[in-house]
Amino acid sequence: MNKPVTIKDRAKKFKCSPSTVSRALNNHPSINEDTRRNLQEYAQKVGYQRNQVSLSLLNKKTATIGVIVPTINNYHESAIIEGIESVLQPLGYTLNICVTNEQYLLESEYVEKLLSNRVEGIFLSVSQETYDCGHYEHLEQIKKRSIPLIFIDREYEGFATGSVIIDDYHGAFKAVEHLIKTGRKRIAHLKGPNGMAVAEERLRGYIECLKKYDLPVDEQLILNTNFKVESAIEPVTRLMNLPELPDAIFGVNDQVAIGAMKVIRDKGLSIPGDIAVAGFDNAPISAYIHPTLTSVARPGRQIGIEAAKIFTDYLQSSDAAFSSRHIILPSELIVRESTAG
Amino acid sequence: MNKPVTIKDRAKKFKCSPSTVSRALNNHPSINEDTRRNLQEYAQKVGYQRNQVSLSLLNKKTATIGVIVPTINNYHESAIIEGIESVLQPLGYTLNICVTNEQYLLESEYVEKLLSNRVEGIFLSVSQETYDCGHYEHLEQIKKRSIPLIFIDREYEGFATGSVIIDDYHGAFKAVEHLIKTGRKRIAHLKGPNGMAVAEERLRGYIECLKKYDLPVDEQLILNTNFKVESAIEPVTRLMNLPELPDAIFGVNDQVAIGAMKVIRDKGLSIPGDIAVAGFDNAPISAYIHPTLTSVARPGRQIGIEAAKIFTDYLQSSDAAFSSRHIILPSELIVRESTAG
DNA sequence: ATGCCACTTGCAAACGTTTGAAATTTTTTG
DNA sequence: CAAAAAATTTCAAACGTTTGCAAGTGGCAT
Repeated sequence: MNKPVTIKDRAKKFKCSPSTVSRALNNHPSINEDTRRNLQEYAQKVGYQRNQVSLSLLNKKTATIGVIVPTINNYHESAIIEGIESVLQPLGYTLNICVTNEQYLLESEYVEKLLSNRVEGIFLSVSQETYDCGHYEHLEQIKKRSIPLIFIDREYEGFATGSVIIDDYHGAFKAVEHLIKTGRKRIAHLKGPNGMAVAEERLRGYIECLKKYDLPVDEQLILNTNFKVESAIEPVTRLMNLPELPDAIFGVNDQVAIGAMKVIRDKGLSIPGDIAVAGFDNAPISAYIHPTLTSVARPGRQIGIEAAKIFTDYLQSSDAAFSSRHIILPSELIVRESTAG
Repeated sequence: MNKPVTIKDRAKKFKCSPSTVSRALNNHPSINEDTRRNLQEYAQKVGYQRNQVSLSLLNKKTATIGVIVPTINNYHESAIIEGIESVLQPLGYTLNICVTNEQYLLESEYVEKLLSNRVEGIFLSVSQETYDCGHYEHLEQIKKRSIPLIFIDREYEGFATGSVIIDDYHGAFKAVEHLIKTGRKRIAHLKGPNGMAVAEERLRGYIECLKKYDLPVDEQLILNTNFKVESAIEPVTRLMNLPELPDAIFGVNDQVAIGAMKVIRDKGLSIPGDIAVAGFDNAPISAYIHPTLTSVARPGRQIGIEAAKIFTDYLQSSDAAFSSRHIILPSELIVRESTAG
């Protein structure tokens, strides 16, 4: 690796002090016009790049923020990241994206590493395993260091800090209500992993809605998935073998809803004729598959933007009250063919 | 922001020198057992985290590598990132992910910033605009500094450096050949943006395959898209209004293929009965939509892994010959319902 | 008591940059 | 020409950590 040009190298070369070089490059007013021009031209020529590492050390500012997410391979997560980036990139921040794969260990290692790297803020979407095992010491670390921590999408309720989530409960409620109002009476739910707030909230929306309309909550119709399309196949197949079929399926996201659609079709049943299907996320593809999929829209990009705003507001005001900024973005039901009356 | 505990703080508190503290924490053998235990316990208690920034400065090693990609919001890109991460994370590296949105300006700014941050390697998927405008000075900068640069997915041919791409040409060729062999004679192509290597290679595969089988290359049947599902709608609608319809459509990726399927269905035609459709990428969803989509599999995760390996090999051998490591991964045709004979 | 050794700790420099204050040079003024 | 003022440059410290070398302590054999 070529050693990069440093200020000292050039000081030696030009027989002047490092301070002069530094000031010349920063257009400090008390530097002779000629000196400045010479040094700047030379810097240009050798392709000098300020060493940010040393600057970070000196200023105790790294202009880096950490983003910890469980996955990035689906539309929603990447939309969030894009949203964050769209606000913070113009401000000169660099994003340090860490993917936990839903693992507690990785999550906690990443927190450690980010703190060690002195990031100026952390955006975190809590991993499933962390919910499961209930360890939050790594979050305490962040708090202890007073690094702004902002939950995105998935929060840990016992922790007072900024958060941006969407209204999963009402989103699910609206979807199920729509199914009921279009005449469905036996609605199954493909739920997400146990203990994960997002999944539990949607389940709650589903159950409460059934109750409101005096429909029975049948445990047989509530099945586990892990958000992935393939995880819907086995449970829905089981569903299709029940003596009494459901007349609608509400999936915890579009992926499992699409998986469900495949099983239903393979069984020779029609959508929405025999069984209506609704999903959650409103992934772009949902508007184009056949039949087009009814889904609850989740404004991923907006989540990222709001989260980033909480962060920038905090920077402005240094206001510790930021920890009470809990933004709940509304979710919107997009009705399409898969649930047509 | 709470100032983090430093070594000096503790040196003062324990009336000993920073060196002792440092050594105690690193389990240096020549440190008294009691001293070590005391200091370690205290470190634990106050939640000390080594300041990586200062260490980076001292060692001239940041354990950070930059990844510059045009987008992250689709399956393929995120699979690549996951692949890179899976190799480099266990080695202690942090990924600095930058999304250019296909913009030259952002790409070049990000390169600048990464170099300034003294990353130890850069993985780059060239943005479309960069191809268009043909400016590669930012890449020269990387070379000048001898930072290992590895092209992923999209390369700039005029630049001798490591690269991992897939065999787009043969992938497209195989897809079109499959269409021809199942009896299609009038095959349309939804191509990607002009000038982008990935898109051009697939187009070339399409054209060469037609020629090989003595089919005419009809300019009317070659239409532009930008990889996004919605960008297929207008061109395919146009296609559907031709006096003589195509009997197959080969999309530059699954997204546009899915868009095409929608238009075809809306027109009242059947897939594959009237028109066969094939895509590229083998996104997970392709196996679940209706009809399931024939597609050329692109091993995104593998690309990331191979690219990361080029990097680690380079570290081991410090071998400048790494710049001649051009890996071309094979692409595999996955035949599904959408092209059934 | 002296010298030797082992064990433990401290000193100082280094990484690259910025910045207030001090020092030097140049210019202006009386 | 000398003194004051202005312009330019240098010095030194700072950010947090590590590490080779020097220095200190105490024990033990001579």
